[in-house]
Amino acid sequence: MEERLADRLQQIKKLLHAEQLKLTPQREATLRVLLENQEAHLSAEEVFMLVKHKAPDIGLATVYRTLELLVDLRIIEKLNFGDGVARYEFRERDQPHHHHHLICLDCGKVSEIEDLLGDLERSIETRHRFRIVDHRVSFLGYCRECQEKTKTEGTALPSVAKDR
Amino acid sequence: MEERLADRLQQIKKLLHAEQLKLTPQREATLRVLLENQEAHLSAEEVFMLVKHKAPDIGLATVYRTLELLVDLRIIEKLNFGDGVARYEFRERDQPHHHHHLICLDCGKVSEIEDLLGDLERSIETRHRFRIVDHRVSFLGYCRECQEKTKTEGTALPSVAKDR
DNA sequence: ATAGATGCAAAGCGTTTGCAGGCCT
DNA sequence: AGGCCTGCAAACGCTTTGCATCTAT
Repeated sequence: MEERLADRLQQIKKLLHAEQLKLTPQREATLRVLLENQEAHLSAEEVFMLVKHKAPDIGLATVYRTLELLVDLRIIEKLNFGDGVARYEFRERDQPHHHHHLICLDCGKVSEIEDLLGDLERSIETRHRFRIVDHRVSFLGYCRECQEKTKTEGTALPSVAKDR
Repeated sequence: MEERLADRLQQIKKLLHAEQLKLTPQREATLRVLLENQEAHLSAEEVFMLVKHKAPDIGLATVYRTLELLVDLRIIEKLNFGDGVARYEFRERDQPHHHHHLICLDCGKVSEIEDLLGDLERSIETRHRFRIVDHRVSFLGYCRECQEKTKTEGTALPSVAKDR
């Protein structure tokens, strides 16, 4: 896993250079944090705090600018789980469609499942003459652990989760 | 259509009264705007501007409070298209799952298609032991009109749309 | 010298909240 | 009186931007 990280950084360095952009220490630190927390769906603020450990002098604005840059370069993806903060994750290589998210309304955990919409998209494209280039899919519900927790607590039907 | 609107308002009045809440002129004006623009996916600011015509003295905070109230009562639904503003639309009666949205990356138009995820959800529920209570699905792409516009302009492949 | 990149602080934007009244039994 | 409701303005939280400075060609 160690060399894969270094490899990926080299690839990205080339991508940046192709656009006359630099892989500065701040950008590298930000990328390392993102690479080391692939499944974490970090917010900008969370990335910032983690990067501070590696590069204490970095500013929040730089993190925001770096994240925006990486989104534009399609290296990472900006996610929106409706909780008022943008979250970021690495894009799969050359994969236009990301996976789907299962969002637990109780504990807030977000897990991922593979993309299941291929056939559906094709039928939508023909029926609505709408050319689909991407989709955003989230399923809201209760994860296994929270279902069991609720059972043992003997609580009745879980109330509707608040928006924030 | 006229009487259906009045009917719906009476229903909602009862719902409010059941919670010791009142259907004030401001709330009624807000509801009328929402009822008269069912497919429009209005933002709070847009609702506010439309309500101002009917009730010029209303404050933005009241609109926000009314919208929040209606969301809590499950009369309307808060939508998030990732453009940085919350949008609102009426809930279908007793229908837990809303429809899906086709979002055009060129002109920004949002159209609706019926819910197509029933089977998919059941298979996810068993395979991941995740109890699904709702989902959010948006397809991003190019609508029929924008596809044709692009063709006649002779422009090459449309560039990736900016996030905002 | 030139162009990109940075940190800081200030501004921006949508949304929420505190508060002093207002309305309606 | 009491509760709900309102408008206004201020506050809020996340994000963006202006600017002077720095770095590496």
